[in-house]
Amino acid sequence: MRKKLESILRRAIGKGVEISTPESEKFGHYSTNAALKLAKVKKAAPHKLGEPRPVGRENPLKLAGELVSKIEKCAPKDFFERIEIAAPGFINFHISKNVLRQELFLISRQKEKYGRSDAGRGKKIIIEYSSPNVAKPMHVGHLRSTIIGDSLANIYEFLGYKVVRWNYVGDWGTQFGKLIAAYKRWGNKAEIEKSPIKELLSLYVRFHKEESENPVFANEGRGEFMKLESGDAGNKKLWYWFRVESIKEFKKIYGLLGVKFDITLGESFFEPVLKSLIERIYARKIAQESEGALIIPLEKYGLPPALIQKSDESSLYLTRDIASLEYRLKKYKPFEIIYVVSNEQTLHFEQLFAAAEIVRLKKAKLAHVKFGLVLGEKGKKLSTRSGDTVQLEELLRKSVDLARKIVREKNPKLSAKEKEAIAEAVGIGAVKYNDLKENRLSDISFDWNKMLDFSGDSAPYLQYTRARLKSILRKARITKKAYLEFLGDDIEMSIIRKLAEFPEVVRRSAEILMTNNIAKYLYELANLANKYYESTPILKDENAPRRNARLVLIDSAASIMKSGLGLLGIKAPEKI
RNA sequence: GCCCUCGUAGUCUAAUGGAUAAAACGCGAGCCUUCGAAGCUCGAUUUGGGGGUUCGAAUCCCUCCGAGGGCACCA
Repeated sequence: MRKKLESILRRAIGKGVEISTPESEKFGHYSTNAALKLAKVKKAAPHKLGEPRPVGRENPLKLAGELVSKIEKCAPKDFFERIEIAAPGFINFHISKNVLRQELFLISRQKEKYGRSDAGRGKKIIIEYSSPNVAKPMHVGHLRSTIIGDSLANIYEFLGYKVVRWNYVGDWGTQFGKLIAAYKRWGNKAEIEKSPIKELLSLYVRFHKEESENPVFANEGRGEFMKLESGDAGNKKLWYWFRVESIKEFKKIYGLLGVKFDITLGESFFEPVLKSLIERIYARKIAQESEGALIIPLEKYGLPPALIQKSDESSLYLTRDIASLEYRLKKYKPFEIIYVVSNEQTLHFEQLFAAAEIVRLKKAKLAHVKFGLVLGEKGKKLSTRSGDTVQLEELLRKSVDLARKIVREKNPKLSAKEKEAIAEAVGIGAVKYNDLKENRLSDISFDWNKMLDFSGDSAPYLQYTRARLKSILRKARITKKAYLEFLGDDIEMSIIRKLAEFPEVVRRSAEILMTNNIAKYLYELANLANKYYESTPILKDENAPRRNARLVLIDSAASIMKSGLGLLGIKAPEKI
């Protein structure tokens, strides 16, 4: 429907006409500011020297009138119910009820396939997300990367791209030197086997505390990492053990979250090629020595130099990222690589992308999809080192527990198995939605009450709305002939318009690499659906064809809600 | 000191330069004898200060104030 409007406007006015969907339908189903924009262009039109400068600008209202008559000529009869012009020069389109009904018919046929496209056919995108660090518990910060990345991957797949979901585990670096040093000083094997991440974390936290008071520790940590990197068998064995135990625990959390990866490859995977990478870069005179270390100068990008080798000859995060980039380009030939990493690392990615250009590795579009921090209640950064983070496992458990309690209260007749599945879908969904509904760039403060609020603008609200629609649909049968001509109430037309916007919302979401517009869309759709539910009898509608048409409408709404929630990685149970 | 984000209602967040700045939580008043009250209806409370660009600014530019993050051997 929107596509149709786009093509009409293209024929009538030309390319690049902006179409918006006004908040209030008072301003039409669709609206354009083309007349305002064109009036401005005319004003700015060049004039010959010596001739008088054009006075004023084209009157936008007058121009809008001219555009409307052109548009009417290009549009099929009965496409528009009416076109209005509003000050200062907006053109507002009211689509005819029949066109809306036709769109609903299409949606009712396509169901969850509605909005899929092949826009990305033949294009491969690597999305790197989650990326937890070995020996550290996943906390609420990793949650953002994990679910934003997972959702973006879903969205790109929906649009026909081939997506490679990549978990780039932090399993190499100086921190492992510190951990090994700490283990050698105070470690206890049995304790670690009992609860690995908890023990490893407490070793790490203790080491950091001592290090801040005594510089001997820092050297010790660096020394152990150097040994690890040069292949010391004892250290390697410890490292491997820490890694295996950690990944086991991560998998538990991914299971809970319902998040999957195609590739789980950490930094350590690239360790064997680092030496030769550094030599190659050095030989090409791209890198230079500075204070005993090797750097790539980035002055022309206005950035501080990129350090690729420490003075003790061990490698760095950035070095491994360059190696990883080279590997990905060669092996996958992607169209784009998206790094879903918090905005603390903005400088790192600016350096990486600049270095990639210098090293001639910029053969794909590279994007850092950054997001704000999850701050503690006092608005301060949460730190693993000081041990004050909210751990992900705890958060998910609490949320599922609460959902379980509520479903037992509200729906005692369901089987134990059903209740458990619902508790998980609702509890996990609530946590995911809380992040995904927000603009990812904002810092958010962590708040238990907000996280565990299952009313209002929340996943449980959406799931509940759909479950109510489904419970009506379970009690009825939809006939083959739809009778959509019986739909005509304002709210019915509003719902259809909303449903018809879904493809555009998804397209836009991929374009801006954001998820909050999908969340907002689903909330608005659910809002309309609830109003409809409260105001309009469906099963009890005495007019049989109209009853059927209404069933088709809510069936379509339920499909789009499931589809949209799916893009956010949230389950939509039939009953909740 | 330099760089990057950001400042919207009591709280927490929305808003491709667009129309009356929008929700949620919390607060107040209603609605279960129409299909599930995790719901619906109604109400009060908002763009840090000052300039500028624009037909139009929360959004762009300048400046001041405030917050968070980053800045060579962490990741």
